[in-house]
Amino acid sequence: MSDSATRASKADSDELLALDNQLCFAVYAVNRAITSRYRPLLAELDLTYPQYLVMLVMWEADEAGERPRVSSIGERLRLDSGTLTPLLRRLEQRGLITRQRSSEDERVVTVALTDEGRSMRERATDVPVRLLCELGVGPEDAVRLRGELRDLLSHLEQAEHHRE
Amino acid sequence: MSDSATRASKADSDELLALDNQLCFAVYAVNRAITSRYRPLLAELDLTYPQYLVMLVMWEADEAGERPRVSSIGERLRLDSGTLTPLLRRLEQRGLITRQRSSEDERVVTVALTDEGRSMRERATDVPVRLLCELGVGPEDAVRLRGELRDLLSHLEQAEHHRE
DNA sequence: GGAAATAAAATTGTGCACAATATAGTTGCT
DNA sequence: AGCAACTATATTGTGCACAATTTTATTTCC
Repeated sequence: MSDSATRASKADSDELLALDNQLCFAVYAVNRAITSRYRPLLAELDLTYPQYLVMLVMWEADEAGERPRVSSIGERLRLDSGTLTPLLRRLEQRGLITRQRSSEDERVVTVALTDEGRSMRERATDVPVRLLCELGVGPEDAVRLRGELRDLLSHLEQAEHHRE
Repeated sequence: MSDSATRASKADSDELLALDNQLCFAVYAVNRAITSRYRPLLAELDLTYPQYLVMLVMWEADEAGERPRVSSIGERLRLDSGTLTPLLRRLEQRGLITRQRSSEDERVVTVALTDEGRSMRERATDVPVRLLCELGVGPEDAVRLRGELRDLLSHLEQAEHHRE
C-alpha cells in the first residue's frame, strides 16, 4: 500500500514540477512570444515594447488633458522609478516627451507629450490592428482571454494588498 | 456623415490604443505579477525565476537519464545562449549543475545535475502547490487558462515558422 | 519653529532577454 | 587535402525589471 493519502507520490511530484504543466511558464512564454511579434512593428516607430506601453499611457493622459507624474505612470504599468526614470529619459532624449519638476511640489516630476510624441499616435494606430491579425485567434477569443487574465491579475494584486 | 466605413474614427483609435484593451498588456502584467509571487518562494531556494525554469528542465531530463545540451534547454524555454550561458554559469558556481564540453563534438556543452541540484528537487515540490493557493483561481480554471495560453503560443510560434 | 516621519524620484547593483557578432569545431564538396 | 558552409556556444552591448539605498522635499506633531 502507498502513502498517497498523506504524502505526494513520486508521480505526483513529477506532474507538479513538469514544465508543461506550469501556468507560469505558459504566461512567461506567451509574453515573450507576443513582445517578439511587436518588435518589428515597433521598430518602425523606433520604440521598445515598454516604451510603447508608456506612450499608450501618455496618449490617454494627453487626450484627457493631463500631465501625469512619474508615479502615476508607474501605477498604471506597475513599474517603479528604477525602471521608469531611465526609460523616460530615453523618450525625452528622443524628443517624444518632456519631464519637468512641479513648482508646487518639487518632489514631483510631471511628464508631457511633445508635438512629436503626440503626432506619433496616428502612426501607432495600426500597430494593434496588425498584431491582432498575427495572433491567430479571433477577436472574440482575444477579448475573452484578456478578460480572464485581468481577473487573474486582480486576484493577484488583491492578495498582495491583503498581506500588507 | 462620417467616413467610418473607410477610415478609423477618432473613437475607434481611442479604443484600439487604450491600455486596458491590449491583450499584450494583460499578459505582460500577469507575467510580472506571477513572477513576483514566485520570488519569495524561490528565495528560499536561492533561485531566480528563470533559474527555477532551468532547474525544472534539468529535473525532467535527469529523470529521463539525459544530460541536455545548452541548445536543448534553450529550445524548451525559448531562450538563446546569450541568456543561458551566464545563467548556467551562475547555477554551476552555486554547485547545482555541471557544464562539460562533449568529447565527440567539441562545439556542444552538456549540462548535468550535481547531487546538490538533484536533491533540491524535493524541496521544490511544494513551490507549485503554494503558488496555486495564492493564485486565487480554482485548479480547473488554471488548467483551462493554461490550455488557452498554450494554444495561443502554438499559433504564435507556428506563424513565426511560416514566415521563414 | 523644528525634529521626526513620510513621500517622490533618482541612483546603484544584479540578473535576465535579445540582437549582433565572434570563436571554434564539424561537415560536405571537389 | 583544402576550403566553404554550417553549427554550437560564448561574448558584447542595450534596455528593461526590481530590490535597496540615497537625495530632496513635504507634512505632521509637539
